[in-house]
Amino acid sequence: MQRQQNLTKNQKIVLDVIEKSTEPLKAYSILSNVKKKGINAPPQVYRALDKLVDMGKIHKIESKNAFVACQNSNCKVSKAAAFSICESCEEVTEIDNSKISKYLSSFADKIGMKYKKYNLEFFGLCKKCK
Amino acid sequence: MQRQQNLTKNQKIVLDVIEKSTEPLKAYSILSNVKKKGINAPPQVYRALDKLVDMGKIHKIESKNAFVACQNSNCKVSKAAAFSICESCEEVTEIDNSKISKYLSSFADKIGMKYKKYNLEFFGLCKKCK
DNA sequence: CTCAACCATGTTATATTATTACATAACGTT
DNA sequence: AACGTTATGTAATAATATAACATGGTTGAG
Ligand SMILES: [Zn+2]
Ligand SMILES: [Zn+2]
Ligand SMILES: [Zn+2]
Ligand SMILES: [Zn+2]
Repeated sequence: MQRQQNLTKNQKIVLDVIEKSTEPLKAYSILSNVKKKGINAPPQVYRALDKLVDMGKIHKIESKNAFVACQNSNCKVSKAAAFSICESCEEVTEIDNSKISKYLSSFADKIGMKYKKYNLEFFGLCKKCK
Repeated sequence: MQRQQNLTKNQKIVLDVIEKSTEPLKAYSILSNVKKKGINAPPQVYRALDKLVDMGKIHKIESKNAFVACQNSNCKVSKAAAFSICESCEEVTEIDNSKISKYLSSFADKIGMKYKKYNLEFFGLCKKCK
């Protein structure tokens, strides 16, 4: 079990909240959102988040300590993700990473690293805000 | 003042500790390192860190909440940085980013973003560990 | 079946990271 | 000197994350 689907109860609850959100959610915000569903304490949330990240269902935006649902399907394989983050409206968008991923993995080869995954965060202004 | 060089006293102290370290330093570890120099409380450290990051003298490794001195000079201009992080020995190396930087900024253009900076973290095994 | 191993869950407490808020001092300009 | 601005000092607290331990369910070997 737990290799692909078959989420546990708490994982389902947490994933559901994240998927329904239009913005990255922080752990304690998730917690307060799921208190009514019987999740009472931080470890329950963090455990679910860890597993969901492992599975590639969600990503952590490191610069914000926040989590978003995966917006494409590549990540389930590559565990690598790229985001654009608008510094004005705070919008976070996952970049379809097939091209960038190829480039970056060849780059990793070049510098002699045995590459497993990467995290890329772009900051600037989105189409609307620029 | 404070546009390029001319660091303040606390900024100098903090930068010095970071430059002398062989590994990324966390804020509270910096704090305990500089207590003897008269820096007593978190805000003093965090304020210095913020400014040093702004100036491009140091970078924050977001996935570790830790700080390293800039290892190349491009960053003072571009405010963008890329790192390889070994998951075995924890070594963090700044990647000379001129090539990668060109590629990524053209990519940002393509997706319609007015790009200011980026943060890229590679995870895997370094030359020694692979 | 039964018990042992494993995994998910629940709960309390605590550790770690970061900021708010306010007070004081130093500095440059007029 | 009087003022605005920036740097500093300090105490308190907020926000993020983990440790440690207890309980409960499922499964599969014997
Ligand atoms: Zn994804
Ligand atoms: Zn925007
Ligand atoms: Zn740099
Ligand atoms: Zn290594």
